[in-house]
Amino acid sequence: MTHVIDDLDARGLIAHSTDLDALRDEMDAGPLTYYVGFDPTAPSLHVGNLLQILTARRLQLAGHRPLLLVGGSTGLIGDPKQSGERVMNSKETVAEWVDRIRGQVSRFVSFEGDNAAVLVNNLDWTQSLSTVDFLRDIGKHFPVNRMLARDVVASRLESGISYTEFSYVLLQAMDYLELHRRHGCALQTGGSDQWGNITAGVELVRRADGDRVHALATPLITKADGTKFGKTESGTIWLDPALMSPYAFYQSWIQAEDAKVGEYLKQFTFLPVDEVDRVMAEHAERPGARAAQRLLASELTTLVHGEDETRAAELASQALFGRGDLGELPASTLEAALREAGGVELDEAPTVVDALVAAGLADSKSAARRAVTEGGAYVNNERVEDPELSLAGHGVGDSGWVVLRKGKRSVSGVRLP
RNA sequence: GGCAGGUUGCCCGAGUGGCCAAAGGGAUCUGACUGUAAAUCAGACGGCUUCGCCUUCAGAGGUUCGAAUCCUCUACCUGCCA
Repeated sequence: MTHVIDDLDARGLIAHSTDLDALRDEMDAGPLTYYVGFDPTAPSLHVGNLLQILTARRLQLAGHRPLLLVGGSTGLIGDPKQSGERVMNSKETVAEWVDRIRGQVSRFVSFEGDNAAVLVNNLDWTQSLSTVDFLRDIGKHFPVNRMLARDVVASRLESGISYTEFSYVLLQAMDYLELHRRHGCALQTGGSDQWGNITAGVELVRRADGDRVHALATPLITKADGTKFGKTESGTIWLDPALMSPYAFYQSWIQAEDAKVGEYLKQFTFLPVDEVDRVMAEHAERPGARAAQRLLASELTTLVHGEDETRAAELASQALFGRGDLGELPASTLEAALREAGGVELDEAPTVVDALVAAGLADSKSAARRAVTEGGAYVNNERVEDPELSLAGHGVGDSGWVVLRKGKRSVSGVRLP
């Protein structure tokens, strides 16, 4: 049986760590309580957060006990980021997001057994905390000169940083101390962008209670060109189906780059590392088959949206990207596929340009017209030349649905009256 | 408080009265090649009732036949001096 630390390492999930041998010894001595936190900065978690949840799940599967923290108070303050001061959200909004995120996070860990997960909210120990106590008990352990030296803070000194954001690290460090005292928490995990906050917590626990606790950080997930994965121009890859359909979610994985698909399989799925290696060996033989991408998309969509949604997304993808004749698809399959892909019903037969806009494939009529002019617009897989062509009578079979495609991989549709 | 400079399209950044919807780069999109991959090459890249028209160069007002470019005020930012 592979040690969970070796497994994490083999998957490329350890970017930074405190003393790994000491951590290993503690893990071997018995179940370890650890925590990972999520700040409610949006109504849903995204793939970056997913990596953290999955890492937490791996540790739980190895017998350790997860504390999942939702930042009801830290979400009100805002972690300082390079680009500048965050917009502060209202307390009502943050409270609503806390609820939604709590629900999302809960689906990935087990609440059964000896090492059942526990949900915690840092609002519980901050809302009644007095300012004076906070400054005496927590603030005293934070030398400002060292806080100023932190990378994010240093980079913000020119552009400006509010006292609110400057103080963020104290709250997160205090979370670790509280969880250490309340639950015996001895490990915090998170993304590498959180490393500074995490180690601040480790240090606070040492200073305040004299205990040595641990930290692990996962690397930033990137695309082949080095930019951040999951935040494309077209938007963030969300976990909430209301923000990103399961079909779109599936598609964003199936488009993974060859150079990265192996890493993603190791980092985002529970497939054993040697099985991933085997799949990648096959993929190297026949990359055109895209077997690795299909596996990745299928595994992830199942994890996040379940088997039924995965099946629907797969069928839709096969129907819309298959080589076959659209007319040979059962009408129900075509309809389901186009609805999955974001197709819309219209009151009257539109022109190609209007249909592209209505189906969400173009931002404006100019953009739609441009797509046609550039030879990038297709109706039922046939390239169209005339932007003003009416789609009346172009429905596939008797379905009334017209398949629209822009470029290579953006497919949608409209249903004629 | 005084002096000087700055604010340009998604981002960076040219442009000091007409040739400016505005150079160049990045991002993005499309085509060719392919495999819903990458790289490469080419094109596009404010909007619309698209061979023309409309709205943009921090905001408001003004000069002029004509302004992103000149003047006035306002807001914000940056240096230098107090």
